[in-house]
Amino acid sequence: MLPPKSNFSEWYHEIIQQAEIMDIRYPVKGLYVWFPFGFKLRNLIYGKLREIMDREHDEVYFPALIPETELGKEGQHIKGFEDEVYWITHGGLDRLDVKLALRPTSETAMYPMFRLWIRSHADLPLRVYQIVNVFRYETKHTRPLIRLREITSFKEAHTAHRNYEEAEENVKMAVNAYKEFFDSLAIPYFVIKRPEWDKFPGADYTIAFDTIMPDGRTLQIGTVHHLADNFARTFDIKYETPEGDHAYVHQTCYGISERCVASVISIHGDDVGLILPFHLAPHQAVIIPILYKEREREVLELSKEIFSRMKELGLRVILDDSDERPGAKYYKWELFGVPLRIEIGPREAENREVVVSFRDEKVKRKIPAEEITEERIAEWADEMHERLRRRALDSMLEKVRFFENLTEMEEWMGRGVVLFHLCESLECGESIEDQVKAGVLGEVIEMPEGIEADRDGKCIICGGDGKLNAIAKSY
RNA sequence: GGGGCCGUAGGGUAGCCUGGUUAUCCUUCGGGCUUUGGGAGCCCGUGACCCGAGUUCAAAUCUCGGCGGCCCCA
Repeated sequence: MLPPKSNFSEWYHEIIQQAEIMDIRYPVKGLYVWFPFGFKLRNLIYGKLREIMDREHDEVYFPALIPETELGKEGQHIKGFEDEVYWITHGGLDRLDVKLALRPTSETAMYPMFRLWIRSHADLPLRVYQIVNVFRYETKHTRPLIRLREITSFKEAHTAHRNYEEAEENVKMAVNAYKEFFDSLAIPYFVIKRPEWDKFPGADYTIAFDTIMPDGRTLQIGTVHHLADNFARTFDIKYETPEGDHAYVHQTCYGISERCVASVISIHGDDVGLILPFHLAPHQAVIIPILYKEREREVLELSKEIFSRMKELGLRVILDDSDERPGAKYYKWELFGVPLRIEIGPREAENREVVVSFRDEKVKRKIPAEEITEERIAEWADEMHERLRRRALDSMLEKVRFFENLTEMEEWMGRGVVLFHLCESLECGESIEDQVKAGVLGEVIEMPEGIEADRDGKCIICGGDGKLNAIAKSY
């Protein structure tokens, strides 16, 4: 039994363990162990991400250790990370001459090498990505998948281009790639340009994907940064132009972490457990034979027949013929988010029928056994995906409000995302954050269908020209 | 950075204040009987006082230190 999802904090804490996502008993704060089931889910989700990235990027691997001399080169960058870097100071008993940082992100590991790799305009654009662990010494409350000291699954992409505009084109491409990824998870999101004071350290600007958790707090699930030539100047990354001149590259980088797994768990799950989109589920279907004494043979025969047929179709299916009673099995597989359940009892076996039901619905349907076909299952998967998308979107829309009035806004704050108009000044930004005790997410670039709010309006603080902004309490 | 709380089977807990029999209960796990269309029942069994030092005839219980976890405030 899980606590009700309305008590989100407890629910999350419990489902992570009960659904065998992570073992949180590892004896170091902020580090957790992936269970086999959780890791399968992670791999299926990251398989989709890889598929998308592989179209335009090459996968690489860079070392996890970065010398202090490189990490510290870019002034803004190191300022943003210095208080959360883990340092290796010793090799055995000897103190190291140059301390080594456990990468908090890999710009400073990669860019010295980019300098060697990039010689001419023909080497551009350069697009690579890696999926690695990164370390950040978090001092606040750590949570599995959400706030970690070791992020185990950081997909970071890094690119280099001939100029600012081509890098900007790549930013748009990356945003589209991330949209496709989150759409495939049926996770709704805002695309938001972070305010100046909250952009990635060293970036020209930062675009983020934010979703809303069931308790109304937002979760940043992806970021895309335009680095302009800031790092290129620091790391001296130049190329020879067709005209024979030398110019700095313009770069971008963008990342997604296992927070995407947290969003799938949190946004789709219910009081009973996980609800997983069909193509992401480690177990896509479970067959449960209803065994009565003396009538077991025919039931098991049909069950095994359907099981092998589905296996041959390449589906991840299990036949649960364990000793537990059917009811207990239903609850068990619902906890693990199995999208499709097939029950076969004596009544079905007699007529070559099966009872099918879907994890997100309360209905059972009896159909002929012959209807379990590749086409039909694909159809069911698509329908379920659409239901999950719709349900997630609806519950997100309930957590978004537009306000023009500060007092009303303050009153409502904490229940989700507030949209309002804000100018670009730091003073107005700080003022609103102080007054409603939440963080400005930035200028809304794209929002889920069904929200109405004007792009332009008067700044809620100073009355000057403002843009549509979002503010919320965040994870 | 400041303050507070807590470490007892795989998980959750009682006992600690007031030291003393075989450390409580639920759950999980293993075995058996029985049952099976939404978390069945009965029987048997496995399994724990975070680590170290001290006080004491005697420490889960008191003291000190370490390690680990949680919460609040800035």
